[in-house]
Amino acid sequence: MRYSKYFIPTLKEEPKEAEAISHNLMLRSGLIRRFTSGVYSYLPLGWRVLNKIENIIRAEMNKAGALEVLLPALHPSEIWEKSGRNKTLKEVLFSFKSQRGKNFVLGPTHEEVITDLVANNVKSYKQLPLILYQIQTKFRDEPRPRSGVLRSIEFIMKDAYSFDKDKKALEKSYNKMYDAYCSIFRRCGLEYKIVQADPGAMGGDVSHEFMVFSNTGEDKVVICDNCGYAASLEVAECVKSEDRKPRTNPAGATGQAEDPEKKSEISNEADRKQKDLKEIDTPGKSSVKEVSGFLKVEPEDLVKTIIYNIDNNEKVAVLIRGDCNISEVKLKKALRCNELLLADDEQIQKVTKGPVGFSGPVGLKNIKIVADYSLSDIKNFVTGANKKDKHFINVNIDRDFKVDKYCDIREINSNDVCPKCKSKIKIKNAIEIGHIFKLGTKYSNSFKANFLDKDMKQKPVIMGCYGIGVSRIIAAAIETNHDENGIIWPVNIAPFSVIILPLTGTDNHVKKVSEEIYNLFIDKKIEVLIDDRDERAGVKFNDADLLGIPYRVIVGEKSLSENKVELQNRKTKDSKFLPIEKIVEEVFDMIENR
RNA sequence: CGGGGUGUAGCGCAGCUUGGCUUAGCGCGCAGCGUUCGGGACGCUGAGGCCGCCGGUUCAAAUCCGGCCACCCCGACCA
Repeated sequence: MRYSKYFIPTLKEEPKEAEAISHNLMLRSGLIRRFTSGVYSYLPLGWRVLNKIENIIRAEMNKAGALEVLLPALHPSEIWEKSGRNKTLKEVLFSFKSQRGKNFVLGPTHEEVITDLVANNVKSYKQLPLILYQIQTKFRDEPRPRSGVLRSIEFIMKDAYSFDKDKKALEKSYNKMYDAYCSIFRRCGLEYKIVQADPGAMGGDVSHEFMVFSNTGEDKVVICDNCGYAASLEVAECVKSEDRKPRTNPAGATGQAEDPEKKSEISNEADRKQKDLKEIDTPGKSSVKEVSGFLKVEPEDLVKTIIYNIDNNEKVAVLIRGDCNISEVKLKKALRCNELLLADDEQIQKVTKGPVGFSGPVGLKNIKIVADYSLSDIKNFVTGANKKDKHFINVNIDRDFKVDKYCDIREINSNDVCPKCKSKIKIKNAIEIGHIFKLGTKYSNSFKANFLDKDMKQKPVIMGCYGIGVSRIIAAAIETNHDENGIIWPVNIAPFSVIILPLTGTDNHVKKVSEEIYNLFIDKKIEVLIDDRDERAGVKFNDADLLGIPYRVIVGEKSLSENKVELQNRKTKDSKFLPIEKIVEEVFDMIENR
């Protein structure tokens, strides 16, 4: 391809709309342009990268035995009502009424569509296993699109669905996809980590996320360098009270944890003494920060009481230490409920008979009280008194109120230890580039996707689903492969493998030789871009750095006088001077043997 | 949805406080001519603007007031 005939609108200056590095570089190197918030156009160069990635995905999917299809993006609302996800995904569903009054949604994912297809066309165990996939545009009305293509409301996704006759077979399909995903991301040149994850609204009970570490990533991942444990923040298990700083009593303790053994002795002793429950004034102080500041105690001396609304409008009071956060994912699992919503102000007042902001467990009636494990052994803590501007101090479980159930419901934090090996954990930001789920029968049940098994019995197909954010791979690749001058593409997903920079000036010979080399690359089927623009060397070098094409052939008068041209590696910046007739071969070898 | 910020040429910005010295400017980019040519050259000439939109105040609005819209960032949310 000739630069002069191509469309690569590079930007010299930083686009102010882009904060994230990948977003910035994608705009500057002319890969994408924003159309409206969360919606992007792919320009020729970006489109090439997208195609490279899609082809890798296709190759690996096909190799794993998956079959490519193309499903509609426009769905009648009924199928979403059928699965019930018109409710669970309400927030992100683009839904609208057509001119003729028919209700539609734009597909955010395709479990419904594919299950409907399979329900109508797969009737026998002989047709299983079956894995179908597509690469297609998805629409999700995200509350806040950000960071360019990392979170957009229209984006390209590869989604695959497996259908099996039983759990054992699902296991097989799942592993096939798991392995295919590993190959795909490896071939895309990404360093990824597989973590345990929450299936969320997708359903099912097992899921793994494929993550690429990057500060720009919106997801948090817990990792243990010692044993390799990795989980998304929201599902990571907490070790019972390992991290808790030993405390004496709420008032006055400033507890710097020095010697853990000594401390725990003190705390054990202190814990035996329960002080008298006392109601005190906390005028206008309701948040943990305000109350702990006012009473001069630490946040961990407080217990927050949070009222949730679960299935069938049942209310639950959830207790958590003041310095911790509830993981709603873990809570949902612990309560075994489908719906979990924070109670609104009115409901809180009804349940606690007190104002919002001063809720506490003492005196609560007709409500289940669930507490995090971290509360199982603390004494003399502070809670709301269910009265305006009042808190209790020296509250103690069993004496002052009863806990119906203890469970692990708090979000892990950086003071915690690894649930597997008890080493220090790390919490890192990451970009989710893939997510795979064992769905089970959630959708086959709603869509009656049954088959006749060998034993003459009708059975629901067992499903799995597997997603890759194709556009996200680009962003993740750039986030992890760039320098101050621009992108450094992994060879397999680079828009071109090699760029030729003829430093022409007035020299026609340079031009002629460059053209010869260009044609040699084309003959060898190596994707080549020649910068045939009438620009000075500096401009060409800088644009080449920005575009990040892995190999660069520089044709200049100086080296040409020795019958040589320069071959430079974008990543290592290593340069070597080679005879013209060797150059194509050399690049070919590097691409093939990388 | 809450908080913060921005909107002036393709991109980056100044001008706005104190309305008129602006025929709306600067840098980059873009077009033409000439010189230059291994890390973002230089000279000359030139094209390009509903100053986000609507309304108000005023003799006069990019500038003051009101409303709206769009975009970005933080939070909430998130498959």
